[in-house]
Amino acid sequence: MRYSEMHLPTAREIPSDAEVTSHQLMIRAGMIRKLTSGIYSYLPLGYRVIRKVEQIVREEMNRAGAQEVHLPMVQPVELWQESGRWIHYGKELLRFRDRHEREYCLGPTHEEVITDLIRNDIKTYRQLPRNLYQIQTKFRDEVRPRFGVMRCREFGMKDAYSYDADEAGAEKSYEKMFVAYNNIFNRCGLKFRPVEADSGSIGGKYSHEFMVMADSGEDAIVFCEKCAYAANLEKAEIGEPEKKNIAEKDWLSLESVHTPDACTIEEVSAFLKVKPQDIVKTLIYNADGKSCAVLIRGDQDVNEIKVKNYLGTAELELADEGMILKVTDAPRGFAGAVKINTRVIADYSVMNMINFVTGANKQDYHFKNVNIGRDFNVEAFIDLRVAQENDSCPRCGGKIKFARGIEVGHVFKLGTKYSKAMKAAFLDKDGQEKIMIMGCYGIGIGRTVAACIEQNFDENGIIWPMPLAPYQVIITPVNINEEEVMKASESIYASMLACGIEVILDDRDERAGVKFKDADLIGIPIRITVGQKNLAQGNIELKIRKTAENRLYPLQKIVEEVKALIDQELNPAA
RNA sequence: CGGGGCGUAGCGCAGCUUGGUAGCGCGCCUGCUUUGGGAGCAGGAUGUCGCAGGUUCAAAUCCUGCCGCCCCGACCA
Repeated sequence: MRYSEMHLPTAREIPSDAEVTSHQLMIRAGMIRKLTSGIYSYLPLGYRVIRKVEQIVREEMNRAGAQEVHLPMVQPVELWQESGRWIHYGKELLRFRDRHEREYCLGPTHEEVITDLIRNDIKTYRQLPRNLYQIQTKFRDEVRPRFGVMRCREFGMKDAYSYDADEAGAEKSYEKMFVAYNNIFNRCGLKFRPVEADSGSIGGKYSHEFMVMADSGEDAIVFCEKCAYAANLEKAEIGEPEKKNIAEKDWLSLESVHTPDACTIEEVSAFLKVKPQDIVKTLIYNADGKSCAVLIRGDQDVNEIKVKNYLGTAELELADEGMILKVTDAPRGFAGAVKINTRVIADYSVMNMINFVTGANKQDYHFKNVNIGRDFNVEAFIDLRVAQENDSCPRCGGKIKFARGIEVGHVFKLGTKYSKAMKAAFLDKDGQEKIMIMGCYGIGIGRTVAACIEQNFDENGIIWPMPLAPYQVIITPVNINEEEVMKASESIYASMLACGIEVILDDRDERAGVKFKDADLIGIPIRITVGQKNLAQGNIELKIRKTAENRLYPLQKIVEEVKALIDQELNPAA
């Protein structure tokens, strides 16, 4: 394409409302424009990159045996009532009515629609397994859209759904997707890692998130220094510590102390001159309307997802003043497990503590020398805390480290959550009607593009890896008014087009500096510079965006050199 | 939803405290010169100052309400 004819509005200045690098660069490079909060238009350059990702996704999904479909974005209320999500999905689901006052929503995901499709057309085990996918626009009414296309409301997503006759089959389907996802993100040239994830309210046995490593990532992930264990922080397990023998003779006698206005761990620890590690924090939770006390060591934080999973509740939040008063007989800040009026669960961190401090369930009082077994009992010791750096690995005992990532893909083993609710059944070999077992698999297309930029940029702009580059080459005639220069440029351009290279000819009547800056900003991997001096020697200059490496080639050789370079970048293994 | 900030030319911003003919840089248009890392000179175009109401002789500026956008938090298949 000739630059002079391209719709490629680049900007020198950083837009004031863009915070993260990828967002700033996507706007400056003329890839996207914001229409309104969380809703973006893709311009030609941006859309080309989107299509590159989509193509890689398509090829790998097809290779894994999935088949592409295209499902409606507007979905009727009935399906969502059937699955139960009309109530449970919450405000992220954008709902509206048509002229007949019938209710609909914009699809944030497609389990309902696809399960409806499948249940109507699949009757026998002979038709299983199936894996159908689509690449489509989703809408989720995010509370707070941010970071450009990274967390927006309208976005492109590849979503796949597998249906199997039995557990073993479902397992296999999951494995296939896991492999396909690794292939996809490898081909995109991304540094990523799959991590274990919480399967959340969608249910299901287990799930993995594919995280692109980036300091700007929204997700905290943990990984083991020694083994392959990696998990989302909210999922990161903590192994059960060894139970120490606590000698009852070491128990000191329980003591009530006056601690006026000392509510927080910091205040209590400062007031009583004890370490936070010697205090047991007692948090009162409201779990679906019922109270529950969670005990944890003072220097640790509760991982509410773990509490939620243990209790098996739909909703979990810290109790309000009223519930705390009911449970502890005291205002907030003085809760303790001694004579508390609710069930009590404790994190492993509390298991081996002796003579610790807790609230006394009385305003302005705490207990010292509290001991489990004598002063109160707990229902269970379980893993309830947020993992910390240098914790020991739950698999091998090695050290846990932290990193940040951007979630670009997610694979879920769904089980029968939707197929059961929506009666997606089939007739098995034995003539019995059985429920299909599902998996679902998502990839954020736009987010993958943004994540790629987060990993590949410098002070001059984007640095596309070859597989995602909107164009592979940009030809820069230093001065279009010099006849020889233009003649050579045109001829290289024509040859490149002829052998299928994706190339821009920067035929604008701009000074060289302007063209170089734009080429760098939009991140084209290979720049061909045609200038009078080198041309006089019969030479053409090739510059690699990523390394800033400069090479000279004879005019006759340049196209084949470029072609070879591109092929090598696209198939690094070969 | 709680807290904070912002809204003035396409983009980035000043002006607002103390009301009095709307400015700067970049970009854009014309001409000349220049031509290997965002050129120089000269000339030029572009604004319902987010919207609505109020105070005032007079409002970008003061007051009230609304809308939008961004950040932090809460939330997040």
